[in-house]
Amino acid sequence: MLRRNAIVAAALDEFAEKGFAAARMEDIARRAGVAKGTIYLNFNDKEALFEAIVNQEMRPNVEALASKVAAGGSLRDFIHETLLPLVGDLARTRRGVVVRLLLSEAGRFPKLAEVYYQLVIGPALDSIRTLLQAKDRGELKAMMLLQFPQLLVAPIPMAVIWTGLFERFEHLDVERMAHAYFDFLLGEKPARRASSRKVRKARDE
Amino acid sequence: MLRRNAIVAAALDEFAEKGFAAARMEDIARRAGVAKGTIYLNFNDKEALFEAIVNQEMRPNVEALASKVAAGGSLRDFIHETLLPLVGDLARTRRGVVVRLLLSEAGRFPKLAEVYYQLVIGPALDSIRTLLQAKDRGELKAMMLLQFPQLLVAPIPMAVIWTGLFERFEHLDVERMAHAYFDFLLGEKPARRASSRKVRKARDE
Amino acid sequence: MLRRNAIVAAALDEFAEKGFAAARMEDIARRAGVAKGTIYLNFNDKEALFEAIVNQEMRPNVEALASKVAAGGSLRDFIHETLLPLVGDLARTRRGVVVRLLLSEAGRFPKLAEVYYQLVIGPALDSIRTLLQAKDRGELKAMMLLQFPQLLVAPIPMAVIWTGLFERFEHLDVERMAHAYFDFLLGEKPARRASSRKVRKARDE
Amino acid sequence: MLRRNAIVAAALDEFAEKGFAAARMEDIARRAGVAKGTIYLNFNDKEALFEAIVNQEMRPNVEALASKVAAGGSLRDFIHETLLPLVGDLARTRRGVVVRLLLSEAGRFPKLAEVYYQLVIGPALDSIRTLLQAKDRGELKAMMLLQFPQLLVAPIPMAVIWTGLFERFEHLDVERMAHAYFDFLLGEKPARRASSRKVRKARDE
DNA sequence: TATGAATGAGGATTCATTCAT
DNA sequence: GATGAATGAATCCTCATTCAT
Repeated sequence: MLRRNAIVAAALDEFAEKGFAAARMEDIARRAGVAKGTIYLNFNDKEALFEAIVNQEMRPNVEALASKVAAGGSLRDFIHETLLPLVGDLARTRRGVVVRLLLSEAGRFPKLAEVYYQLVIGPALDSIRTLLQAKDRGELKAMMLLQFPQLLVAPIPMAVIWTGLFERFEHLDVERMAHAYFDFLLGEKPARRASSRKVRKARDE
Repeated sequence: MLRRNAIVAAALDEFAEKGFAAARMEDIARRAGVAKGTIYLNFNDKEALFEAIVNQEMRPNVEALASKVAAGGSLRDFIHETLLPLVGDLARTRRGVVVRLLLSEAGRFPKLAEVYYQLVIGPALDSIRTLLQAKDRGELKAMMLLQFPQLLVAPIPMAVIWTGLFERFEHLDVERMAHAYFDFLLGEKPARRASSRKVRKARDE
Repeated sequence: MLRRNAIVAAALDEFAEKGFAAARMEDIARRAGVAKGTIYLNFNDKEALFEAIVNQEMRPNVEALASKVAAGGSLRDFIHETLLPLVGDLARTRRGVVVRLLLSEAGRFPKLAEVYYQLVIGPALDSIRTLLQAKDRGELKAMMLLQFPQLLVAPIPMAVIWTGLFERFEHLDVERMAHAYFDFLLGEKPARRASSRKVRKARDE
Repeated sequence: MLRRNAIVAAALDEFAEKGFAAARMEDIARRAGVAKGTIYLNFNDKEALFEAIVNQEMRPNVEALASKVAAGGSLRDFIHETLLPLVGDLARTRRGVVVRLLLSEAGRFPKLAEVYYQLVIGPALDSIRTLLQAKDRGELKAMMLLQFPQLLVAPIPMAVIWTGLFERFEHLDVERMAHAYFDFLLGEKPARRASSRKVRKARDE
């Protein structure tokens, strides 16, 4: 169903630029190269379009995460092979936009927050817990992460938010930030690099 | 000026519940106990109302933060006296709602993101950098935080997002989470406590 | 395009009855037999509707006037074949309403006055001057009209205004008035007729 | 009642600039140097303000006209002493604005047209008829004016309209135009003068 | 009397959704 | 299936009018 995918992609772009309420179905249709009515052949309403975006863009990531955990590696491997790529992915692709979009609109669409929790957050945290219980009992960082596995992924919301809102005022290399964070978590010494701080134009305006 | 504050408070409540676009001026007015037209005696339009919220709710916090840094204590004191209370505050008061609201709508109102950066984020990061440069050169965590001071406050967006979106599905004690995080950053041993994980109703529905 | 014409016609009726500002888009739509939104498929806003009226109702008349002059007849023929019918037309059709409407609203819509001048008034006066310069140099009336060609059409605003505002108080046969005026201009003796003065109801109320 | 007069004057200015519907009571108040509420101490509503303008600005003129006629002079004297000055007056003072305003809004306020007819138009035409019946029976122009006394004042609406709408596109010396017209009516030879036609900027834009 | 803050009816405009073609 | 003209509910904002001070 190429037609359907084109509509979802167009909707994501429009929602990302304007937000859910301010995005116009007509603009989505034009961007997808179809007529307004065609959208309604595939989706009941605007909200259904939103849910389709979440499903289409997030499900693959979560499934990848779950299978990585099921494959059973070390925490270190999990971080390097899964979490770090995920941060880069969110920073560079439209998936990051989906996350921000969700933050924006979840309040208005409670079902959406629930879907996201059931589909993404809950399983992801379960994966993390499983991993930690298997490997790292007793250490300080493991204790912290067992109680609050959310902390393992704390750089993710920070990265998504910074990229979306503040990047144009001050650059932040979110992948290196995540790298530094995970190195610290694992007690490893990071490679020396130049500071990532570069103040941008808007700051001086 | 009481009237004006009542309107801003009502607007915050409505925006928090419905989002910026979906909030109706009439509902804001009713909640504030005034007539529709009265809002327009105080604010040019809906957007001006939004800016007033950001200014009114965020400025005091930032100034407090800056003065704490200016007063010049240790990183540990700063964390305990400023950051930890801030997390609790954001979790329990409407200020957390303001932050989420801002995440939601900043994309649509670029000026708002800029105001927020100039007023809140930029100064806060500067404060953190100042603190770190004065005190903690050379240590691993300091190196990380000097390059990425955002990591010092990484629990904040996580806390705000969790409280706003997922708390009803799974409880997270964000203050204790922050405590655990800061203990780990400072290399201190946390007090033992029961797990904070309590699955809530929505999970079983 | 029928739809569009129906809207313009309905708008003219409503504007004529209520004036520009007081006419409601909803009433125009109802009168045109369409929904409110349909108007906006054809016209950007209320003002565009107004401009469409002027163009649609006035352009044909002006073009007829110009072609009459280009055809090149005598002043007498021009008066009898063009101006006299014009007066009757303005008195009896909606074109008169357009003129009054324009008088009403031109102050508020400077572009409208300009359009009307460029499209109607300027060309009409040019036509009159051309006619006079070709035919009637040297005579008293021609001297007057060459300097002030507006005087040739002085009965027109009078006719339009009377018909629109005072006809219900006192009848005025504007066509015969124009006839008498033009006869006088041309130095011809008018046919005797009964007085056109008939006091109407409102006078006695 | 200086206060009252200031309000009427301010209202005239605002109505003249914006039209009746678009003029804001607040602007009228500000221009008059009073508070909004003060207007309502003197006038029941916006419409009453309009009527006050007509009465205040037009009544003196009409009474002057009537008394001139009662004094009983010749048609020539009437023209020179009353009509010509009236044209100049309407062209240069706010009284011309009142006339245009009336043309604009009379359709919406039928009572206003009636008041104007009863107060101004009817008496003026009666005066003209009285004058003509006493003096000039039998001549061609008199026959025309007896049947259509409106023609005696035909330059007036033309002058008012031109001044208000088209003057900025093409200059017209309305007083000289009236002079030429009345000379022609009276069969007198006008003094030679330069053409009054001067095309203005807007024409070339 | 005079004020101007407050009111709320009113209306232009937008846009999700429908449906005849 | 696909279209896009048509619909009309929804909502922001204005401003004439009121009234407590």
